[in-house]
Amino acid sequence: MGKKQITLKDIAKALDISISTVSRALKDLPEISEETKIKVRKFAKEHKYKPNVLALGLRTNTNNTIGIIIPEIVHYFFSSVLSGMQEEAEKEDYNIIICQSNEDQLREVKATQILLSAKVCGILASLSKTTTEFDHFQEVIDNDTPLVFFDRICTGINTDKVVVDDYNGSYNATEYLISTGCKRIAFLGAGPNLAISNNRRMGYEDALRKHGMPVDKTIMPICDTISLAKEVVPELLLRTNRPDAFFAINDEVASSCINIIKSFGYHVPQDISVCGFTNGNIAEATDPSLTTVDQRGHELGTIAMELLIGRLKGKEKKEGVVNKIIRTKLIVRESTK
Amino acid sequence: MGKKQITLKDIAKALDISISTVSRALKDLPEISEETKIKVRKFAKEHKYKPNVLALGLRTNTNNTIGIIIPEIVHYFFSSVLSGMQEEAEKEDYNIIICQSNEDQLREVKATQILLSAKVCGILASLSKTTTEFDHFQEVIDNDTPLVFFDRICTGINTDKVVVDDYNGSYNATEYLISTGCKRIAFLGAGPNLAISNNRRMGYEDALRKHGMPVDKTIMPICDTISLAKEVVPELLLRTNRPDAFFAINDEVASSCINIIKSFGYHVPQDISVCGFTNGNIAEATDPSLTTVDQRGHELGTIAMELLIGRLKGKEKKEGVVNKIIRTKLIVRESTK
DNA sequence: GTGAAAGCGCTAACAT
DNA sequence: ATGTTAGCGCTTTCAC
Repeated sequence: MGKKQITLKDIAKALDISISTVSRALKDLPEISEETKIKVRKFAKEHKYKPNVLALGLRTNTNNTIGIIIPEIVHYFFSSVLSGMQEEAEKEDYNIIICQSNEDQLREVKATQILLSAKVCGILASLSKTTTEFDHFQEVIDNDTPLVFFDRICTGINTDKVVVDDYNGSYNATEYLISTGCKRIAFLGAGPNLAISNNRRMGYEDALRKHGMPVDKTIMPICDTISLAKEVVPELLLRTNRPDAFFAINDEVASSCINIIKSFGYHVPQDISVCGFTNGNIAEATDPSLTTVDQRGHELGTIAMELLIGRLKGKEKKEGVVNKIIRTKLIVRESTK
Repeated sequence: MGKKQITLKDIAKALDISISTVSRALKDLPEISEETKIKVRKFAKEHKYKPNVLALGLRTNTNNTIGIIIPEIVHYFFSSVLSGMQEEAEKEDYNIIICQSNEDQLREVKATQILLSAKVCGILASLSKTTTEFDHFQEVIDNDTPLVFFDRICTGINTDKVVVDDYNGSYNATEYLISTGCKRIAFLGAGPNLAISNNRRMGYEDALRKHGMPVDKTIMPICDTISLAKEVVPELLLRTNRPDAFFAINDEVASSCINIIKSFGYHVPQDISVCGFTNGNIAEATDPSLTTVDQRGHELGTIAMELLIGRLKGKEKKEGVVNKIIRTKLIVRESTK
């Protein structure tokens, strides 16, 4: 009860042998006699000896901990990513320590400082929406700490990246909408700050072009939150030339969109189709259920972690920067024709 | 570029003074001359000196890290809790390291081992659904590591706990349904393993009794997943004496419930009311939007973390075990009359 | 087969 | 005002 953790020294004293012998015995080194090993192991087990990771870390100047910088934990996509990372890290016997930027550049900067001084062996990061300056990440690199960006990457920094294939996800979804007969597809996107938003827009535009359809900027408003949807979608529906499909940048906006469309007396999908992006828990709750692009967050998390740990293990062989792309998958439900 | 982190020794050598002087200068101790302080600070800043937390930890035998054991990160409620914990920890300059039990007792046990050997200064834990044996938590206590249970607590272990007020949340919601004229309220609950499930059932039953309504076990099936809802709800709707309200143990089931009811041609809430539990992102996506009990996960996380950090700081004064209860809040939307 | 000693980076008690 | 030393727990080189 209430005992302090036992150390090698304690074991050595109790058994009247030297600390180094205890250390070696516990590591099962061949030079130690079986007899000694047995008595050391027995004592250690009985007293629940646990190596002090702080001391170990001090010697090797590293702990087996990986830092994660994530914009917002409470987000289906990001929590899936986190979950994937956690599982993979655990499998490889790494711990994770998590910092949340809350979409704020200042907190993101602080997070890199925290992780660096926590001497993590590597960092996984996804940019906050407000980040426009990247010195803090360059500092991570300069500090010899391996860095992998995931999802919201920073192209200016020369390091590994894992992203969702937003372009193709968006392209395929748009093409699917076209194939079901939609002629005028609105794109509810996000601001130009994040690359993912632009990639999705480009996928959408290219799909339209490929099928000889006009790209009409007037039906491509910035609309990435439910409250924006409540302003923007009604306005679009009231136009004489209203859209016959909405492709939304996330499931929340898509679900809001469905409800607004219905409140105008239109039917989904007969009159107007709706497609989302994420495939979160919302997608099955809407009525009709939501056709959406699965972002595969869990897999992205796993792969980003794998990549980082790979770097840590084969630290010497410095192959060039790796860019991984996670294929998305269109999940067709009932909100599209 | 690629420089190893600089240490006190390096600074001392460069400035030709002793390590301890450097240490003291950086801590702004009064005994050091202003001149020395200035040159030390300048050098430290230029070379981005960061104290080595491993070394600090080794001396004090603690790092400022708190361990969290959580059943599943990808869960609106738990990710809210996590988010609250993270924020509070950051505010108090603690790091968090997270382990996921994935509802598996073995991984939960492993998590306690990991956290203990990581020498965390305290642990926040929520039980996995399958946990039936609690020695690993007793070991945490015996190890002198402060432990706070949150949400899914373990009554057998004598330590602090923070829970959601499931009983009253459920009682109030039921009473609200009654007040709107519902006469026959079905309760879609979970199995008896977790205390939270029983508390909610009791709140429901007591509200019925208080208002002189019968407690009918035939309309209280176990139904805590969408797939169960798809079996159970239709069956209830086909009875001659069908319920005129459903109170579901989580928002997912409630949303599924709404959709099934509508598919039977009934109107929500005119014919049948539906109430959920959580107030997650789903609640605004359903049509009609969902009346539900807000579990206040973020606040629960904040408070649990506060409690733990309080213990860490005032480590000496051993007041008795603290039990905190987070008040829930009924969020009335459109799925109830 | 085992022990002694140095050192990882830092702090604090004890010099001077 | 500054330096020296010991020690946190562990590994590892060097001795015996």
